[in-house]
Amino acid sequence: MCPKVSTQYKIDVKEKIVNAALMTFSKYGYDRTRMDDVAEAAKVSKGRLYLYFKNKEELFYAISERNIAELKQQLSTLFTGKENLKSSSENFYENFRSNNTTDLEKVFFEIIAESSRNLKLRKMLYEQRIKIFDVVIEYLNSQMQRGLIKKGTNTKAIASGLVSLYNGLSLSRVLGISETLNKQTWLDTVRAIFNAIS
Amino acid sequence: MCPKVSTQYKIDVKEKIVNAALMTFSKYGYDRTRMDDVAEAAKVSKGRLYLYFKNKEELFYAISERNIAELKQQLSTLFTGKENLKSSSENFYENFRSNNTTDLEKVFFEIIAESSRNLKLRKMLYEQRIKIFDVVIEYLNSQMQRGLIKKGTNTKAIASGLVSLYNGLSLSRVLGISETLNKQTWLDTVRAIFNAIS
Amino acid sequence: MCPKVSTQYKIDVKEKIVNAALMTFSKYGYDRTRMDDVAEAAKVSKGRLYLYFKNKEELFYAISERNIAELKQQLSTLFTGKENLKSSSENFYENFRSNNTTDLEKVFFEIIAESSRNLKLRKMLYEQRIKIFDVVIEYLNSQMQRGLIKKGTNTKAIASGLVSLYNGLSLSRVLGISETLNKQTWLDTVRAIFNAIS
Amino acid sequence: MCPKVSTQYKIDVKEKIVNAALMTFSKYGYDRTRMDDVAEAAKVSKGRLYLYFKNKEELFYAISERNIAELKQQLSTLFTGKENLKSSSENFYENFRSNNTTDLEKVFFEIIAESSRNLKLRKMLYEQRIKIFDVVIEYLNSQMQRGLIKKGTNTKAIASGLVSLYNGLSLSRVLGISETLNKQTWLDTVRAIFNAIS
DNA sequence: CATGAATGAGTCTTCATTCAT
DNA sequence: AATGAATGAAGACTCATTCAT
Repeated sequence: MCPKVSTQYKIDVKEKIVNAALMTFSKYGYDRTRMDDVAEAAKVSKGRLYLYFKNKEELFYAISERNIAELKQQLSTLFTGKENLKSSSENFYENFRSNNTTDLEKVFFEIIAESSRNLKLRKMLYEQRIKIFDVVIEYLNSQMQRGLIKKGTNTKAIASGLVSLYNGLSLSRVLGISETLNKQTWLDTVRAIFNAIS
Repeated sequence: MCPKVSTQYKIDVKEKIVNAALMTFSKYGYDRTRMDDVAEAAKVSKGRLYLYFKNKEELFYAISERNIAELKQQLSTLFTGKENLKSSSENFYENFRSNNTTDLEKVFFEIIAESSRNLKLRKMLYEQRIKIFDVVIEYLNSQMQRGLIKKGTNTKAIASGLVSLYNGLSLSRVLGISETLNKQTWLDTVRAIFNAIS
Repeated sequence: MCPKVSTQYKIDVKEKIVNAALMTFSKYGYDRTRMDDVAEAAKVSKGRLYLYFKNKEELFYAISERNIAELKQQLSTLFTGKENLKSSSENFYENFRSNNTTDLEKVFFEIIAESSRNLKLRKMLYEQRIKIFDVVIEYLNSQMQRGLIKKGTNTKAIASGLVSLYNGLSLSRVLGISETLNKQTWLDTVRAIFNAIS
Repeated sequence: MCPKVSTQYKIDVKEKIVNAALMTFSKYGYDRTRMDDVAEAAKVSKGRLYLYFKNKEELFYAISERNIAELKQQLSTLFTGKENLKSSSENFYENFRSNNTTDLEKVFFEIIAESSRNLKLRKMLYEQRIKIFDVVIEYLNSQMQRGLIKKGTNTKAIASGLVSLYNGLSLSRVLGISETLNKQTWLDTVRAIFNAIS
C-alpha cells in the first residue's frame, strides 16, 4: 500500500541499528559485543536485528561501509575545496574531530585488522582507497596545472603520502596523543610537503 | 638441577609460545584464536601455556610488547644511522618488508583497536610512542645543529608526522596497496618533508 | 454474504493449507518445517494459517488424519472388491504408488514415530487401525463363508498380517528398495498366505 | 601410557552417551531432545558430549547404526538357527520384546522418517537391509536344498515379505496393538507363508 | 612438572506465535 | 478479515580455564 513510508521506515530502523552497532562495537570490540548489546542499544528486539541483518558479520560490513564512506567524505571535503590548501587544511582539521569520529576511529582499526584476514572486506577498503587516491590526485593535478605545484611531481605518491599521514594521525589520536600535537603535526607536515612540491 | 639452564629453557619456551601466538593471532584474530590453536602451533600442551601466561589476555600483552618493541626498533634503526637520510631511507624501506612483518602488522592494528578500549594497553603504546618520538626528535635536532635543517622547525611535529606517515603506510600495506607505490610514497614524501625543512 | 460459499471457501483454503503442510513436512520433516514454509507453499499469509489452525501441532493432526484416512482408503479398496484377490491385488499394487503417495509415506513414518510419544495421536491411529482390521477381517470372513478360506483360520491374525505386510512394504519403499522387488514381494507373499489358508 | 585403558574408557563413555541418547530421543523425539537432556541422562557434561560426538546429528547416526545393527541381529538370530522355523519362530517372538526394544522401536520409525530426507542415512539403512535379505535368503535357500521348500520359490520375494512383515509388526506394537494379537499374527502368518511354500 | 580431558557459562541464531494496522 | 513485522524464549555449540592423574 504505502511502500514509500514503509521503505523510509525501514531505512530509519536500519540506520538506528547501524548507529547502535557502531556505538557498541567501538565500546566493546566486535567479538565481545553481544547481539543483545546491539539490540538494547538500538532499542530493538534481538529478533528485529535479524530481520534487517542476516547475522553479526553483515552488521560489521554495514559499519565498515559507513566507516569507509565517512573517511572518503572527510578526505574529499579537504581536497575538493577551491580555497588554498593551507587555510582549508586548518578548517579541515577542526572538523576532523567531530563528535562521532572517535567511535568511527576505534572501529576503523578493527576493520583494518579484520580486513587483513577477510578478502571481501579488504576489497571494499581497497577500492574505496583507490577512489580516495583519485580525489586527491585530481586535486594535486589541478594545482599543478595552475602552476602551484612543480611539474614532474609524482602526484600519486604524494596523494598516497597525504592519505597515509591522515590515517597515521588517526592512529595517534586513538593512542591518546594530544590533539594539540596532532593538529600541529597535520598542519606542519602538510605545509612542509606542499612547500617542497610548490 | 641447573637453574641457569632451566631459566634459559623457560625463556625459550616462552619465546616459542609468543611466536606461535603472534602467528595464530595474525591468522585468526585475537578473539577467534583458540588457546588450542596457540598450543598446537607452539607444539606445547595447553596446560603448559598457562604455566607461562596467566591467561589469554597476558599472551596478548606479551605480543603487544614485542610488537611495540619491534616498531620502535624499526624506526630507531632508520633515524639513528649516521648516513644521510635519503640513502638510509631507501635501505630502510627494504627492511620494512621483512618476512614476519606481515604478521606483526596484522596484529598491530588489532592491538591499536584493542588499545582504544584498554587503558593498560593504551598506556604501553603511548609510552612507547613517546620514546619513538624522542628518538626521531633527537635525530632531527642533531641535523638541525649541523645546519641541515632550518632553525625554528617544529621538530616534534615533524617527528610525529614521520611516524604517522610510517604507520599510515603499514595500513596501506595491510589493505593491499602495491609495494611499489608504498615505497615510492615513503621515499617521495620523506624527501619532500626534508626538502621543505632543509 | 453467502455463508455456503464462504464455508466452501474456508474448506478450500484449509485443504490448500493441509496440502502445503503435507508437502513441506514431507520435505523437511515436522520440526524443521517452519510455519513460513507452509504459508509460502500454501500461498497464504502466515497470519491466515493461524485462523485455520490453532498451532503447528493442529496442522500435524490434520495431516495425520488425512494420512490415516488415505491408508484406510487404500486398504479398503483392496479388500472390498468383488473380484478374486489375486487380480485385484495386482491392480491394487499399481495404485499403491500414486504420485502423492511418496509424500504421504514419508510423513507416515514421522506420524508413527510421533504417535509413540503422543497419546492423542496414538489413539487416533489405533482406532483407525482397528477399523482397517475390521474391513479386512470382514473380507476374509466372507471368503471363508464362500468356502474360499479354510474354516478355523484365525482371520484376525491374518488380517493383521496383511496390514503389517503392507506397512512393512511402505517402509521398504522409503528405504529405496526397488519397486520391482516390492511388487513381487507383495504379490508372492499375499499369494502364499492365501494359498495356505485356502 | 595406557592406551588400552584409555580406549576402553572412551568406548564405555561413548556407550553411555549413546544409551542416554537412545533413551532421551525415544522419550522426546530427536528434534525436541536438547543436548542438555542427553548430557543429563548420560551423567556427563554437555562439553563432554561434544568431545565424543561432533554434533547432534552424529549422535543420531550413532543411534541409527546401533538400531540397524540390532535389527539385523534380531532377524539373523531368527533365521540362522538349525531348529525348524516353527519352534524357533515362537522362541524368537519372546525375545522380540526385550526391555530396550521399545526405545529402539520408537526411534526406529524416526530413523526411517529421517532417512526419507537424508541420503547418507538412507544408504546406511539400505545396505543393512540388503544384508538382512541375504541372511534370510540364504536360510530359505538352505531349506530349499533340504527339500523343505518347493523348488522355484522366489526366495528373495519371500525374504522381503518376511522382513516387511516383521517391520510392520513393529509398527503395530508402537501403535499399541495388543502383544497377544501381534504374536498370533507373527506365528500364523509365518506359518501360512511356510505352509504355502513347503 | 606436564598433560589434555572435562566443565559449563556464554552467545549466536531460529522460529512459533502474536497483534497493530 | 488479512497481513507480516515484531518478539523473545529456547537451544546448539564453543572455548577459556581448571585439575586429576
